[in-house]
Amino acid sequence: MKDDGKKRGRPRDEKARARVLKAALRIVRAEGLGAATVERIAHEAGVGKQTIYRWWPSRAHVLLDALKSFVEQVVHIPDTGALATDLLGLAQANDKAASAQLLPLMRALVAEGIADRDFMALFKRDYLDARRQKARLIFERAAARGEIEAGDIETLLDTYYGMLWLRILFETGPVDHQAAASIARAVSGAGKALAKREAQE
Amino acid sequence: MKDDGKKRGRPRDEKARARVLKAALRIVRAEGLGAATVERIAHEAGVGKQTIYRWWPSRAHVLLDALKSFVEQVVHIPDTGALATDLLGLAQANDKAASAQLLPLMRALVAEGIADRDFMALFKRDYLDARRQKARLIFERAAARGEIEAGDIETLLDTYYGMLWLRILFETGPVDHQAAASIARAVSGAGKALAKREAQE
DNA sequence: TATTTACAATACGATACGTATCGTTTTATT
DNA sequence: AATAAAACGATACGTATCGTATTGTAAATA
Repeated sequence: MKDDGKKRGRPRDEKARARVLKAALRIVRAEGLGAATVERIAHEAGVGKQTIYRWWPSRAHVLLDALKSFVEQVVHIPDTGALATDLLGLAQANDKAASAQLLPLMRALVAEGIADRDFMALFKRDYLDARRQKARLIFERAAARGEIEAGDIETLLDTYYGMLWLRILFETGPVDHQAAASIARAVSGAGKALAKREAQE
Repeated sequence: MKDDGKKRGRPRDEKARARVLKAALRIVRAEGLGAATVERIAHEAGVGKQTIYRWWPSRAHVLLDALKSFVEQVVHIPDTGALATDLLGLAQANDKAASAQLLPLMRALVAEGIADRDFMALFKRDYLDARRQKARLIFERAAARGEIEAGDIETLLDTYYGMLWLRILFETGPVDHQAAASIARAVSGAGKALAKREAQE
């Protein structure tokens, strides 16, 4: 995987890469998807347009890269010993993303995915599924403790992310601590109900 | 509301309006958002481009109009006397929308809304909230029967539409009878849990 | 008949994507 | 030291699409 700098020509300028991601993030956060044209990003990053297209296949890929590099530093999976409080911690991490004004970026990626099916597949694999996989740990631990049925995990994940994305995309409610608590309550409540129902059958 | 044809000049051609909506629907369903350019819609409808912009402010409004005119004819709110079966009926209505290949159109409207905040507000008001208002009746009847707490209704609606839109946008699962049953189970399960939790406090 | 409005067709300006090219700079190889 | 390879910033270019403006014709009222 490492290549020891053995390649022939001039090496990639990592500073330029960082400036591009930073500029993309800043513009989308401040002015929304519409303002984040490739030329604008290139200009504000002090970079030629071709340098962007040399390393990313499309504008959408730049934005996805920007989101990933930001979120991976910020959001962590809690382990408090109980499902309800774990969920609260997870939802508060999303609250943090909202405070950092990442919501416009996440909406932008969905829009790109709708316009381009291949990109949607990448977005799902590289972002949605990656996040979901981490959140799944919370439910697996809860199942191991007997708080929920292991068979209900995917449904509970759907419930959790469903409520979250409804807020992100349609602004049907805030994405803040209070929403986090509300989502956590609903999901851990649903978990208990599903476990009970299956026990009765 | 009726105007008796009292206006001066040539009257609007209602046939042309219908052809535009039909063409928009057909193209988005068959080839997705990208193919549904205004010029393509105009051409396939046998209509001048300006005739579209005379009656709709933007392409997005044409698509919204097309979706509304279709869905209002097709989706109805069931009343079976029990929450679980009502939800199943509602979700099967969405299944029907999916079979009619309306999912690409719904995705397209979300993408338009992300790119244009004013349009998102219109989409929410004219479509999302209108649908939600109708679905709310199901939960209000269930609350009146004592199946759930009235205070949980909004959370349950969030759960329902959250799971549904997750499937529509991200194709995380099919939008079919089986998904309908799964969503109905999860939501009516969550309803029981929320009612129980509140009774304990 | 004159006026008003809608119609289809189509030219137009603006914007943004993604590609191609130019001369320059940085690195490894010879 | 000289050469080849690859990335760099800058920028011109071709294509696509949006939404507007214009033109000549058709359908209605006054």
